[in-house]
Amino acid sequence: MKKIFVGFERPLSCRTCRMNSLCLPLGLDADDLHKLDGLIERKKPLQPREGVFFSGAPFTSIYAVRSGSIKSFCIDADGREQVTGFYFPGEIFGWDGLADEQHQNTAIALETTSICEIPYEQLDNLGNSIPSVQKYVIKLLSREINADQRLIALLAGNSARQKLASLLLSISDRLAQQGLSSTRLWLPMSRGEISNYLGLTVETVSRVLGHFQRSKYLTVNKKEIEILNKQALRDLMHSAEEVE
Amino acid sequence: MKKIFVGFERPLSCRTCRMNSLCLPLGLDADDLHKLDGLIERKKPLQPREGVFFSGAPFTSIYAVRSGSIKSFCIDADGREQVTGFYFPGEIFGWDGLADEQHQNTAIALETTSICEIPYEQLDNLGNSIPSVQKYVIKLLSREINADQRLIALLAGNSARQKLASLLLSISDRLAQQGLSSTRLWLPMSRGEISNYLGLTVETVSRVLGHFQRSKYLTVNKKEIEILNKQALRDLMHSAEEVE
DNA sequence: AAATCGACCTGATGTAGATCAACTCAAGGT
DNA sequence: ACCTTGAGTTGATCTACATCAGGTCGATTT
Repeated sequence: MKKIFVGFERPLSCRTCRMNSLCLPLGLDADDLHKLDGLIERKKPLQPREGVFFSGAPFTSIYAVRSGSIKSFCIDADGREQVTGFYFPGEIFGWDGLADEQHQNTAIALETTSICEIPYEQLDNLGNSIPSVQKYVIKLLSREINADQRLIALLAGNSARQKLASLLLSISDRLAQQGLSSTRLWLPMSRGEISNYLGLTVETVSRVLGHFQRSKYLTVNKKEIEILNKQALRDLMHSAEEVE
Repeated sequence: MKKIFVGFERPLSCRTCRMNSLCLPLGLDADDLHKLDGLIERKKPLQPREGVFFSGAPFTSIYAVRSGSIKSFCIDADGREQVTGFYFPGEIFGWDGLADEQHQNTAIALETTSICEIPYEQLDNLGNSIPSVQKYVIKLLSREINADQRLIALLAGNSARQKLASLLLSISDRLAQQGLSSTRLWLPMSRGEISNYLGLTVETVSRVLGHFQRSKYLTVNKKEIEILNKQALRDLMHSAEEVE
């Protein structure tokens, strides 16, 4: 069981990180950027299923995905797991602990994943002297709100096909933002995790993927998806009726 | 069509506002509080269905409900309305415009409603000199995220009965925080707005309310609800099975 | 290579909630 | 007083998705 990430390129600073324009583009000058660098911990890669933080744990940091992927979930009153989000490279997670100073969700790696840890107290201190830091924190939070509200709209008013189409398009877009292929994608999460996230069952996810494949919208090979007809998936979102 | 709010008690400052402990409890000293007072506009009451802001409009302010209630909603790709939130006295809304500097949602009054408008640019300026202001903004945003994620969990994994029980309990709790009755409540929104919010139909909402009434959990009289057995509603959330 | 296991798929059947349709009731308008 | 309108309720029927029950396949263990 040897490490496979021997040749892994570890950015030494936010300045040279290839996702610096997405992660914390704070408009900082060289000096301030240096300070930011100083507080970010680049952790060693997480193993698949390894946890980042756990529900109930005190909130200390937020995290940026450098490579790999993360799922966050909570356990609701009746003990069932509810997936609340998937996070891909360039995305920031962990805000759920901020309001009450303890995490509501648990976050785990879906695959071998490397993340940057940003201790919140220090970020906050930095924000006291550099208002643009706090402004950017506020912007990130408001983006999370918009994303959550989009998900609420998706869950409340859409069919299984629309939900799945929407998720695939979302993942495609987010990978494209990282300069990765938007048509060939590898789903790091299981069918069970997808179905839970979308409020469906595994069987339904499986059948809908089968249907999409038969309709030539995409091809499915285990966790590999190739999108053949992105427009068809988009059209699915805009009209209740589908052309068979 | 004369004004019915002649005797309406209008707080002259945040200091004397009866919900100051909920609205913006920033831990400000008298001097700072005075500055905050200076930027808050106490608008004249909104008529029922009157809009506060509209989807696509530039983001300028956030708003606090002083009395009455607000619903916010967006129009998704296929033109359907999707309710994203209800807001009661002491609650703050309008964050949805912050990320992209324009509102995603439209917000309208559900009844005669008075609100405070807080121009965001000025709040932001205040935040530059008083870090605790920005910190409180951040706290409010993270609460909104937690609330949204709770709704996501509700929509993804629960039955019609659980959804409705959860909404009623939530409204009850929020009114109780304002010192109002937590058992006798008046729903300012229509059945259609409830059903849309919960991802159900009007008929289902009607039937579930009927069921709750027959089970002696509550009594329904149009928009008036009296909760008779709050524990039964809570139990509904924690177990899939229900005792008939 | 046989057995075990877990993720995924597929078919048959069941059901919660949607849809369709008819009705009641209260509020305005003329 | 009568008509209209819209919100709400209630019943009959339909259907998308859940549930249940076998399956396949590939990875891991023995």
